[in-house]
Amino acid sequence: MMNDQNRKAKLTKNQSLVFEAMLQAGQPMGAYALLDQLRDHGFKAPLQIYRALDQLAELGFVHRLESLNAWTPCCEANHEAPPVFAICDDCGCVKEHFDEQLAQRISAMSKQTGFRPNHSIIEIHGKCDDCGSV
Amino acid sequence: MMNDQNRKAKLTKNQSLVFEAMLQAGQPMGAYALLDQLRDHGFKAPLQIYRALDQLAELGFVHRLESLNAWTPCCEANHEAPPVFAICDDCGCVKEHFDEQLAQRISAMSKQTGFRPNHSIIEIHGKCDDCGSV
DNA sequence: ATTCTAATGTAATGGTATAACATTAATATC
DNA sequence: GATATTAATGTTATACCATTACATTAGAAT
Repeated sequence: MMNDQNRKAKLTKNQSLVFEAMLQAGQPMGAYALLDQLRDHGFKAPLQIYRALDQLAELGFVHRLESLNAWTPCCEANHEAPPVFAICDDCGCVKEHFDEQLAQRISAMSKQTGFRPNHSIIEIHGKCDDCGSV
Repeated sequence: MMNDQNRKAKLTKNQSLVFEAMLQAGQPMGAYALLDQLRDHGFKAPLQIYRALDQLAELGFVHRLESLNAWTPCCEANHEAPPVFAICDDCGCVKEHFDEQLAQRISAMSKQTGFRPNHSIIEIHGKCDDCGSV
């Protein structure tokens, strides 16, 4: 199994630029926000961002947050279980979790109904620990 | 507790029109598809649809499917547990499920991290029983 | 070197959602 | 019933998100 450094080294220029911009941001970013960040590096069109994002998602470096129309770096290089995102509607922070039992429940539900799951989207909105006490 | 008929009777004209169009469709619909369906009834602008949808969602008549940018009628009038949507990427059908254990897992994860959940989005993409055998 | 495939550049367009402001309908209170 | 208040609606314009289509360049394979 390749380690993270090697995996990162294999990224193309555009993919690297987009991924690094996302890491620096420290919070989910939309494609157009990324485009604005990267204009200095020669990016000019949304499609350049979207292509890099699609490839990064394919490689497991990033996830798309459907309920935010935004993207966030993956917390680890490789995982099988579907990620669970806790999204704070106050401060915008996002934490990625994994829960084996939860994954099992989805499998169980699917089996019961004959559904064959392929990709799971689990996004929990609420308030994070820092914002929740207000 | 008010029954479904009474709840429906309280809907405004626009809300009723949008909801009935959704029921008739039998599958998730986007706001602009609804607008096209309802032009004959005097609808002219997206905002008329979006307002009705927001109100219907607030009242629990419909759910938004974040990963489809679409909307679907709620399978029952009232429920507390977060809905789990099984979305067939082949035929487009959507089934709404409830799973108490799954809801509990989300609560448990949240407690561990101090997160206070407010609204859960769970959408499973794959193939339904009819399409899966291919 | 040549071929093939993946990645990139660029312009145009399509699809989704909301802001801002004016108006009308429904409800509550006196 | 007249008035005040709030909720719903109508309309225009605009913002935001994503993809199609086509041309070009870079990398990998043989």
